[in-house]
Amino acid sequence: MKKTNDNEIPSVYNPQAIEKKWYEFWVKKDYFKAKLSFDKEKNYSIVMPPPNVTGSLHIGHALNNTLQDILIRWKRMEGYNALWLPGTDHAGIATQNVVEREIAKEGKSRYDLGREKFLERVWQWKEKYGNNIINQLQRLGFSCDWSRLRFTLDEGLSKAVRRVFVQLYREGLIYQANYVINWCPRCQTALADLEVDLVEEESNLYYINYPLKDSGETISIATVRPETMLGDTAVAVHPNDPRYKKFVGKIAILPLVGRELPIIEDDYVDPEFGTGAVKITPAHDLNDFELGKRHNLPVINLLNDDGTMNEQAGKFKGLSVRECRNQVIKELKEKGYLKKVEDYRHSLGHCYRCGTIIEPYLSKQWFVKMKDLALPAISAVEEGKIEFIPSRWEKVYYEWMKNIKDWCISRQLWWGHRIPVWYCQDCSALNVEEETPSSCQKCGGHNLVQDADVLDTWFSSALWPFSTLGWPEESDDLKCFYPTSVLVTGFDIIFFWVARMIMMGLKFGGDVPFRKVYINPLVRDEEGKKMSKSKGNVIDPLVIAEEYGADALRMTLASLTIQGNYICLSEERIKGFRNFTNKIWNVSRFSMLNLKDFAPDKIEKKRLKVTLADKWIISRLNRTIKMISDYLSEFKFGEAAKTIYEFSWDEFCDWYIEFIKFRLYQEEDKLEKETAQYILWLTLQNTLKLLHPFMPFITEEVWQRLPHKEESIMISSWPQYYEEYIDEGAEEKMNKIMDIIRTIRNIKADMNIPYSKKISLFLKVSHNNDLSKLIKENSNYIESLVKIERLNIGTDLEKPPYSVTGILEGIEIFIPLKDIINIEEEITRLEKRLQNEKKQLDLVIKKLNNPDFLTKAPAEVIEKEREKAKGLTDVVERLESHLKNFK
RNA sequence: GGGCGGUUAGUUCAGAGGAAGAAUGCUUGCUUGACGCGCAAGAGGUCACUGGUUCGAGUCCAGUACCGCCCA
Repeated sequence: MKKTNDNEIPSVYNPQAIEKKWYEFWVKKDYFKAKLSFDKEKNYSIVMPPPNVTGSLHIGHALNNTLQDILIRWKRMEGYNALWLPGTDHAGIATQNVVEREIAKEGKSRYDLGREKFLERVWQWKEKYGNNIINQLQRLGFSCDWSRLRFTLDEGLSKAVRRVFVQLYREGLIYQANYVINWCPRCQTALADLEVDLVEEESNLYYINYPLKDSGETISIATVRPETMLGDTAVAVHPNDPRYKKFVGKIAILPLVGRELPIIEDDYVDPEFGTGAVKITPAHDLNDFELGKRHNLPVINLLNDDGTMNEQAGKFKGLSVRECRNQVIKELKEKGYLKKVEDYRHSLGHCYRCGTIIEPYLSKQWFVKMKDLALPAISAVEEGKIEFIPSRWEKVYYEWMKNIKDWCISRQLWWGHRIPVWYCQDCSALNVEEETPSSCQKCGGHNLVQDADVLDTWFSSALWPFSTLGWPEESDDLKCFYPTSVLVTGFDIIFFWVARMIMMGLKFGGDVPFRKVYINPLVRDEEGKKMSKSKGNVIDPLVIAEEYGADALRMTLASLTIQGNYICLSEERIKGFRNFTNKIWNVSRFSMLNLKDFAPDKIEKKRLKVTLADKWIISRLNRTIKMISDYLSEFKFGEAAKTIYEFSWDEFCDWYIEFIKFRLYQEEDKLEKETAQYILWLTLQNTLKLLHPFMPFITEEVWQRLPHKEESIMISSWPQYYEEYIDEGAEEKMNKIMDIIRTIRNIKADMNIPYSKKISLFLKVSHNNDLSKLIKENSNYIESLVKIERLNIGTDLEKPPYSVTGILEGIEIFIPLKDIINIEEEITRLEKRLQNEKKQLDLVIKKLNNPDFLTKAPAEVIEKEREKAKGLTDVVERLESHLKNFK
């Protein structure tokens, strides 16, 4: 056993000096590395939600990973073989954007470089900057198994992607289709529905007259997108709309273009909207497209990939959509077709990566059929194979899963998993293969061209829990760690990621990907606003870690983690927890100074002189152990953090340390001192262990400076709860002593007596043997916490003249203050107290006089009320008698 | 339009049937043989509103108001 060896211990904790040192130590010792162990019951695994390679660590990552690290460190200390698998995501659009911006500075576009050269640049960029976020994670102390670091574009993971694609294709669950999808003209790619943010905007509703062929009549339509009229191929009305019965079957003439449009009827039309007649543009509206299919309407695509109008727009060719709209409106107005314009609010889709307005756009894309995949994923949650915490998120999950739509997975990007489909140029057959085919399966020709598109990044993310463990190989990691124990993530990606992992895990992993999903809150600023660079309210976790220490940041985040949707973070709050780390530092400093001559392995436990305060702190410690373990099992991080915070600060520092000082500072009774040292050491050591998952650095630093057995706190064992150490009697007795101390302090503060001013104290105890014995035996606690000149304890004490009185159940406290006491004020003080106690007593008596309460309430509740009444009556009577003596 | 949350101390939030809690801020006192990033004491509440269930309701139920989010 090592012995502490400290000379100069600074009184202010300096995290910068030690955090780096311990992280290197842990890594060097391979503590983070999970073993291969096939005893699955004792394995515990988490896969990290992979941050984007382009990303830099923000406060959301800090929170998400702090919570995972707390779980992992806790489970590891509990003796589990704990794996926390880290990794990064190639983030197709985001990363491609970053590198495109970089080459734009050189005046080039990706097309100038060509696909191959461009991808080389992205890989270079990834090699150079891709580890940034990993280093940043390390700065916060996260105990990931870095030997298993994965990247979504790794060889193995790419293999998994191809295997899944090919199998889904062969089962008919992946198909290619012409469909109206969400097109981002800036990113020049298709997006899934989820990747479009709808934003409500003030807009206009345009009413346009379409003249009927061979008739003086017109039919008015209403639209928010007048420019798309150039691609109209019909006008539709509701079949039951009497206003338009006479028009059905006739032909309308498209203004500005002259195209002949059939007037058709379809249930889809909402007679309440606009005029009840709508223009139909199959290429640029999903509903119009479906309607067009039902009526065999021609489809006219008006747009180029970059969002400009194409030759189908005639003279408007080359204009942007917005410019085209203005031109069309202008011309309609000039020619008298524009009937009216109304203000109108409607939702407009924006690209979730770049914010550009999304255009509905007809194109050929790849889709995943979701319904069949969703059904088992719904059942898995319904049957409890996966549990969401908090459970209300299950409703959100069901809601989406039960209305799921097919998923557009092809992206017109270069950075990502290339779609494993080859088109034969000779026979036009599709070859869908895991390995690049050398010849066409159908005609044997060698003229094969691979699909130019890549897959949605979320497609590979969906495989993350098993692809990272080695699937499709039957790897040992997969056998040991799949299904993973828990997924920790934010609610904003339940649909994007969680739901898809569940579907893919069940389909390909053979089981759910994780047993539990803990949804962590999202971090907001102190006013509850989203943090953003433009608002300037961003809290950078790395800056905070530098200034206050990673531990303070982690403890703050854990403490704020409640089961709500958001947590509000401010620097003030972090300072509060920085103070806490300093408190821990100082109680440790106190302990180091007082444990210099202490060797725990020389202690003979049987001989120790264990006191009431010792039993009390051990009992409290054991309750704390139980509570923290329970809270962590329930993912109640905030409660767990609060519990250890309160135990260590309030009970351990503020009371226990004060209780043992007089024993530590005396030399007459060696055994008494040794006992105090032993309980101090024991309590501190366990407190540090309980704190370790939250604050790994400071706990390691202190651990190493104190006598200790294991070579690191992070591989020491989690404190065990022993029910036999719960001592209700000791807690009750200690509470009594603490009540007396509080009452005396209270009086001194009320009377403006400085702390250091010594007082005489008279404790009159009622004729109760237990109580008077308790106080007599433990008077030194009172003496050491309040400065006392003379202490008198007795059952028949007279109240000294000019005394201030404090009343507790069974105890009267007198402090003679001849020069200070003001009789009037003393009477007021006691009367105020009396009123308070009486009010409470009245409530209790009222309850006890209620026959319904007595017959219907449980016996123990009634007993509690009776006890309460007894205590209050005692206090009230004493107060009354003292007040009488003044009059 | 459909769904899900929320409303408790100045502020941020716990508490989910048996005496209204914490942190922070505020006020007052204090160089206490670990800590002023500290110690001690104090002020601060119609638990949004209206009904209901119950011996007993921040806590359960119904409705109202306001705030937020998700989906269309």
